[in-house]
Amino acid sequence: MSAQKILIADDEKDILDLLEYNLEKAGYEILRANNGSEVLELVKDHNPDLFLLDIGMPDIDGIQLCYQLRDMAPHQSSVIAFLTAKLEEYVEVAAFEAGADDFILKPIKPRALIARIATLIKRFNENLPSQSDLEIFDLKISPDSYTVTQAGEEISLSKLEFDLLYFMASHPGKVFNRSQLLSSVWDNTIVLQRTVDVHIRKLRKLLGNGYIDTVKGVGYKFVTAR
Amino acid sequence: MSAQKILIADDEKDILDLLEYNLEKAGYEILRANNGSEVLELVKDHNPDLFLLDIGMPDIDGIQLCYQLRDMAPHQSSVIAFLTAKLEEYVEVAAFEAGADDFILKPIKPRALIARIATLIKRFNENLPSQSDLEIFDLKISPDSYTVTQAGEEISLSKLEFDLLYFMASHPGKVFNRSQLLSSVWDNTIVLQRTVDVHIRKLRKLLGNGYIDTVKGVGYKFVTAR
DNA sequence: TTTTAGATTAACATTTCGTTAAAACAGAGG
DNA sequence: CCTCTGTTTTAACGAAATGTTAATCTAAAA
Repeated sequence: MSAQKILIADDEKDILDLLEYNLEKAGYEILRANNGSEVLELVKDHNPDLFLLDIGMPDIDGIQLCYQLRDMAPHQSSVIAFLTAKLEEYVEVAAFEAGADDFILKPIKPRALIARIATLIKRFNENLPSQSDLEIFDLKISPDSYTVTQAGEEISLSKLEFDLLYFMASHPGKVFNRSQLLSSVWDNTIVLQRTVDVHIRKLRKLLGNGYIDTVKGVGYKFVTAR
Repeated sequence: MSAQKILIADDEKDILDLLEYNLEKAGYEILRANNGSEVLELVKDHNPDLFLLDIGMPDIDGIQLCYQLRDMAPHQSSVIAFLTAKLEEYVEVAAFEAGADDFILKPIKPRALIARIATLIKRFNENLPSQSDLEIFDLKISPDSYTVTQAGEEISLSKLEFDLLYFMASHPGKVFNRSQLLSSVWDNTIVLQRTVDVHIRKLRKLLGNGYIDTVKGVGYKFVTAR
């Protein structure tokens, strides 16, 4: 396994130098970008594990950039963290809404930064979502095209139904409680837990029984055999 | 199934009020603690999904508390975030080393806090540190899928039966009295101690004798040999 | 033998789930 | 801007599963 790649972007050379020096010392491979366009350039050829983005860059706004990065590989998640000097609430909220994973304040304190990055990357490594098709029993679940076929027949699912199915079928046998399903599949987590039931029922109605089991008092699981 | 539980701990009432008000509005269930000891008290009966801890509390130091929480088996998988007014680098590093997942600066900005908490919980759920299966004698106890197999044959247990078995089988040879079992396995501790007997009996009926021994006048234990 | 604690059973209470329908919401097209 | 359409969420209720209690029976210890 090669070193983790971190893409750092800032319009101030001093900051880039400081980051590069410290992160390289900590064993990471560094990609430097002086502005948003360079980030997009670099991303094409390299595949950074983590982005450290200044929020205010001359050409592309950091938040914008975050949206673009998130759009490039919708199912593939890398870690995006923002660096910012001025902590303004609306920026922080916007950053998280744009899909940021963390928000780090300047001035940069090397040791703290490295500790923080280590936990971020660790989490990222433990969580490698595959965007590949999923074939299980007679189902073929294709996240790219958002289609599901059952024994060759295409079934039409809504986005939510699809996401729920894909998530559960990605972990066959594993029981999820409703909270877990809500926070993993739903955008907005503050809906009634019973909502999950209804969508499970829809899936069962669409696919037929025998794919999703109820574990009473716990939650639901995708079966391991049928 | 209840909403996500967040345990908030701070020695300032104002902060607690602010947190509670905003987090409840966002759909979380809140547990309040005014100091470290109360945190440890609350943890016994409830199982918070996330901890928001003030780093400087009168009795137990936040970092210490974090270590203690990480040592408690059931909570090794919950999210721990610190709240702190003064950002001092050495504290931040220590916090991450103690197993913290995030480090949030006061003053608290409600919207930002909620966005941040949502991503933390989401990440936690996606990381799903799968609990390890327990293999003992001819039993295989799999908490992930809530299944038990005996010599390859799947046995179907209710949630409570499963939890009780898993708990006891995790500590073979250790005798538990009924109170201990109630507070470890049951959510709601206010049931008769005799209730335990009934469920022990159910387990014996399902698994056969020879797994759980009675220690008269004390309680029950999972055997070390059979 | 008496006493005490545990085992067993069945009735009862509670919790949880499935199902349905209606309300709320969001997006597309006019 | 409004209407139409499909989707998601809420709400209500019955059915089923599960947990608790309490009363009785059994076995072991004193």
